[in-house]
Amino acid sequence: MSRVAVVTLVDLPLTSGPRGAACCIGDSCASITRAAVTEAGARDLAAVLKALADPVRLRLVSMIAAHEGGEACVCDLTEPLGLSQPTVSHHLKVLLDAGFLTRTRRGTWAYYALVPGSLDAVAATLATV
Amino acid sequence: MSRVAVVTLVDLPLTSGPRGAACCIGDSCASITRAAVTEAGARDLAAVLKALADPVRLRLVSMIAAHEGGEACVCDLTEPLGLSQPTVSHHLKVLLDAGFLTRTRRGTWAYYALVPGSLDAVAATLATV
DNA sequence: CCTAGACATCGACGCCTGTCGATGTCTAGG
DNA sequence: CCTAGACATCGACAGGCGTCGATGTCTAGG
Repeated sequence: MSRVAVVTLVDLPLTSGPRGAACCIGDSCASITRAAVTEAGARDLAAVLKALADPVRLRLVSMIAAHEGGEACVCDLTEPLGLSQPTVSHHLKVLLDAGFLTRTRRGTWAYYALVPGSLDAVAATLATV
Repeated sequence: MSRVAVVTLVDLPLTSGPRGAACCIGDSCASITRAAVTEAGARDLAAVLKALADPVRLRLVSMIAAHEGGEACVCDLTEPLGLSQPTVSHHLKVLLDAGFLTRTRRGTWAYYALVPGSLDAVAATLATV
């Protein structure tokens, strides 16, 4: 864990690893078209998508981006979601580790902000298969 | 269940429902920027993303799209993935119900093909928050 | 130093999900 | 009709995940 997906998120649209190494072991695939995604690439993209595949976390990203100044503290997010403070902190940590949010402590409060272009990077990667 | 997400998938990028109805119940939100995503919209998008947030299913989509003719049967996909036939059929059903694949029976075999533009629709919706 | 408040972490509970073997269903071919 | 094969479905199991209350940690202010 511990926020290793941030690098992965940046590397994803750049198509780092070699592709098409695990498909068509038999002789049925003529490989006329393009190659398939790598097993490791699929695992990394799935990990990033899994962080977003939750209604609460999608609303969190949206609410933070729509909030004043593009940032919000936990106390601003607990009441609209109708969830407890530990639950909101848990979801924020998942988004933080996935590289979608940043955390800034100012005084007693912790302000979360959306990483610019992180959603677009995932969307671009998703469109390439 | 039973493939209701197909309509949702098409409706998602069209921004059908009303937005910004559930955010900022208190008085802390000045609503200077745009409104947040709806609770129902987040639930639908999360359901579609959850179907993609799996390494095996991402590889399935990629392998089917890269296969000859843009379609593949179950027997072509079992061996490269190293999974049992029921498991592969299970993942294909998840992608089918989410609206990413179509199934066509020809003789004994069932051919799965990628729905054109389905991935791009999700990517476009994801980029809009 | 002590209190109050915001947030993170922990432990526990119930639910969902990925996986498999076993079995059912359907088609092609004798 | 009967067999063989491809695929779907079922039941069961282990592991992961979302949620909460309780507790720990840190900062601001007396």
